[in-house]
Amino acid sequence: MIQKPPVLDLAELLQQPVLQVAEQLLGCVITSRFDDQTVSIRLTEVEAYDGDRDPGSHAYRGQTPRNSSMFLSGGHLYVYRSYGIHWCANVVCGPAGKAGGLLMRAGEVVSGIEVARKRRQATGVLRSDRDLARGPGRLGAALGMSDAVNGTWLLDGGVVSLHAPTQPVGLVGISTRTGVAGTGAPLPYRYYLADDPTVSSHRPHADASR
DNA sequence: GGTACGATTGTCT
DNA sequence: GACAATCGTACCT
Repeated sequence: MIQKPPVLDLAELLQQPVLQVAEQLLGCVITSRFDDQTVSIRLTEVEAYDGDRDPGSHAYRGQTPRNSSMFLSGGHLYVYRSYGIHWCANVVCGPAGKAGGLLMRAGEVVSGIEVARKRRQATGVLRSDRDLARGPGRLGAALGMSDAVNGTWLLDGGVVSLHAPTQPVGLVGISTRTGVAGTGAPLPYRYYLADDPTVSSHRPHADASR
């Protein structure tokens, strides 16, 4: 018998707070199309940044030119440059005016693998296909991300687009971050597909306890 | 105008 | 497992 994934209305889902969206973003496919070059990546690891309540978030101290697209409504793309070299991308969540985003930390390239290889080799070291999008900077490179697509709307099949899962996702792992001063208990910020080899093992945030 | 620092990656031990 | 590279952004004087 065939198990079908739940039908997801992304437009509606992405208006919810990040922590309610995070788990459901796993298995979603993000696609970029530049000059007829298409790359699709199935997300296997995401991390939540909860705007003004997360000290680790770029938006913790309010809106700046750099993080302004984080304040757009859910379903937009927030791209930023990390360490001067890497492009990392977030799926913005929540209503307009409230900053929230899910950092796409890792994924599996499901189409356009040749293009992805070329881009990764041009910007860094590629040891194996497993590493094509294992890590936020690498994922951004494979997709060809840059500030040119910062603020893009993801739900109308444009240059960068997001799609609901095409197959059921596996076991979902959740980890908390230490040092995040919430209202009390530590919050689950990082979500990943437990059985997937493309999940980044590097830099466990606080995790390791499972 | 100057400085400190990072939502990372790659290399070395 | 530990550390350096690298440069745009934010914040201070």
